[in-house]
Amino acid sequence: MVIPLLDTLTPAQRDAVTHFEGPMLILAGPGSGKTRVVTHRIAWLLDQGIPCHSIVALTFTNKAAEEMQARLACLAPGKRVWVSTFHRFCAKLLRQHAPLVGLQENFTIFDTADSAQALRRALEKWHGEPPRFTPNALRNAISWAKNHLLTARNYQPRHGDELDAAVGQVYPAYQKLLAEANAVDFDDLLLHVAELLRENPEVRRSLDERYRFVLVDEYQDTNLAQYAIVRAISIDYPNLAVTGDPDQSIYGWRGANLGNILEFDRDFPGAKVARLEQNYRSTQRILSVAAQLISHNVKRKEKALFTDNGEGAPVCVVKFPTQQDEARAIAAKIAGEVRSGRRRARDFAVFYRINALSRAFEFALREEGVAFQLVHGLEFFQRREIKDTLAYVQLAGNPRNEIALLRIINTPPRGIGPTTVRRLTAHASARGMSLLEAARDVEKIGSIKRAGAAKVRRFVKLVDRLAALAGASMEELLGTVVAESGYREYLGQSGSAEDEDRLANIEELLTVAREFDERHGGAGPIEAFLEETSLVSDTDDWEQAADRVTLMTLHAAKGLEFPVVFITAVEEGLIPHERNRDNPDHLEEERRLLFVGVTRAQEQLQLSMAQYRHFRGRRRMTIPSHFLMELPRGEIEYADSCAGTWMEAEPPEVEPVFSRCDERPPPHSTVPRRAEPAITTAANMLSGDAPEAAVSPDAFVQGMLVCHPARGLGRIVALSGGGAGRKATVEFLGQGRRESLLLAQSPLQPVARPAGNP
DNA sequence: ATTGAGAGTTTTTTT
DNA sequence: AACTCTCAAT
Repeated sequence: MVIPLLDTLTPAQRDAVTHFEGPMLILAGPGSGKTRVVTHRIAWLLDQGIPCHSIVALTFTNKAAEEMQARLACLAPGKRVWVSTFHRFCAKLLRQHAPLVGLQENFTIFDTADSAQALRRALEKWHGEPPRFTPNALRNAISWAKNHLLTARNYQPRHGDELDAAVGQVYPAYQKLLAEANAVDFDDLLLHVAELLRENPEVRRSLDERYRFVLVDEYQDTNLAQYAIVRAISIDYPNLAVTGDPDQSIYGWRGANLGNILEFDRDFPGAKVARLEQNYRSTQRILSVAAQLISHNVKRKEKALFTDNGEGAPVCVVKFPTQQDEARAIAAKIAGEVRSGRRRARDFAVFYRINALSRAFEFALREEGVAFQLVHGLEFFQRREIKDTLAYVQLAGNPRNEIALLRIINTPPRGIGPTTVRRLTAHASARGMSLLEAARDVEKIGSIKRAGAAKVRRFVKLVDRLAALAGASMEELLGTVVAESGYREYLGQSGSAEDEDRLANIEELLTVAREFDERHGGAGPIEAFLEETSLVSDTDDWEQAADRVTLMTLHAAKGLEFPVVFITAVEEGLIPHERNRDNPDHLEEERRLLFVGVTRAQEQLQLSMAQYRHFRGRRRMTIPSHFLMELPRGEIEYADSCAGTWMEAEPPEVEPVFSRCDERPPPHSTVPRRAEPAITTAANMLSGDAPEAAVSPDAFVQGMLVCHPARGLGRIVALSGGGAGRKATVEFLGQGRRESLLLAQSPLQPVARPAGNP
């Protein structure tokens, strides 16, 4: 079946798609069909007979990778090409070659919080005068170094720079701690791989050979480490195709090196350069606002953006008295459009510079009864109860992970306090053993008396029990963690709403584990599960299909598009952010950020600001962003709701938004949806009474009180498997005995949900 | 050892 | 404002 692969493409796109061998740079403006080109190119290469395993496509976010994968599934059904984020790609390579960089293959990936903890720990162990910088400053500096390919060994402090000098000391200590814990941080994933490729020519050669065709998305955001990696696997077979847009580079603060894209043709002589400048997304007015704005940047490559789309509605710039007014007006506008049937909730997006600004919009939309989805919030895997629970799994998978051990040795409280931990630490470092080994050795530590030693021993036994479950399903392992660590009782005892939420989150985690098990035919490796949970980002759970208003930061908005976009709080200090005002390069990045926001809009765009805003507890008068002055007046309609009297009782008849009529919708006609990142759902289903008749195996959850006609009351300790094969391990009360039951066939009945209401 | 109150700090953006 | 960390009281 020959899909007319190229028929739907413009000549410029086709040109890029059908470039065969040799390096290529695709300069793709916003809305120019970049993803289409990349996916079609892959499909085209497959058509040419290139085997799927010879192709790899690298992205920055899982979301982008998934989308590409999905589109590819349509273009080239049945072919699996590896589309992955840089970090996952590197994690996989590192697992295969761990010993070459001094790691064991079961190494742990530390997320930001873990690595902060690790750095603090390194400073605790510090001998001599501690550095006068905050752990955060040091960590950022180390991260910067890693992004620039500077290892602890070859880091050279600039002479006379105090921070550099401190980093010169702390960096090696931090790295040593990571090595001892058999762990890496996010930056290490890239740095280790870059090193691996540099120092092992045969590995490099085989990977170069294997990945004949390499594609990189968002190339403007690559840092030096990523550059080195991509470059290293494109030497013998320089079939590297990168796409990007220098005007959309917004990750300079994370080490992205704009030079990578600006100098691509110099790095890869003879590179083909393809330009995609026609925009298929936005109206002429929106595009012209974007073009005018970005033209104020000095460091850029001139680019002609154009579109065949219509002129469209004017872009609105609106000023509100306060942030509440801003939020209410936008929410009211959206609600009106949705209720009138003109638009659906999913057509709208609200962008802001910093997450802290989301509150007012959540509130206002909830009041209006408009469904929304908040990208980010408190990230699920960052929550305390989740990190605690996962730490047990981490430790079971990697006994040397002392950060995980320290996290849970007394969580929930089991009487092992700082003093005992200090003694364990001393013992461990005196004998060059890991903390867990020291804990095993607790009998030999004189300073820890009988009572303390017993508690430590019990903890070690717990860890051993968990480690013994390494081959079992993740759901069972996690379920056992929650049941046996005492965590469930720990959270259940207070019965507060907060604890209820935490329990619900843990149940959600068990669901994640179950899905993982299903994908891995019953049970997958612990590291794979932990990798999935640590390399997620907050934009990953954004659902394109959901009919809800999207709330997200400007950064998160990259790569997306919406019919109607609101960019909020366009004020000095926020856009541009105050920390970036003074440095010209940073200021240009802020402008690019706004450019990204503007170019997300397909049909309508409103930029807004509030005259007063409170932030960090202080109410302050604002100044309009000077970026607003850089927009073409002719394309814009201005409105100022601060002029004239404005009363609480009246709806903010700001002539807001798109100067259409603006009827106030009837109050509260729909029930507000919860905007929590879909985490509480699992628990909600359980609060109902248990059905009398046949119970679906899915109705059972970890920790649930159950009744067995013959054996009486019991509690579910762990669950595993799915569907008809779903099994529960039940501990029957008063018998101290456990039994594994096949749920579909057992007469087990739920009694009540865990803890909480009896 | 654990808990609670008070103090001090903040990432802006994220794999 | 909200979070974490420190220190004192229990």
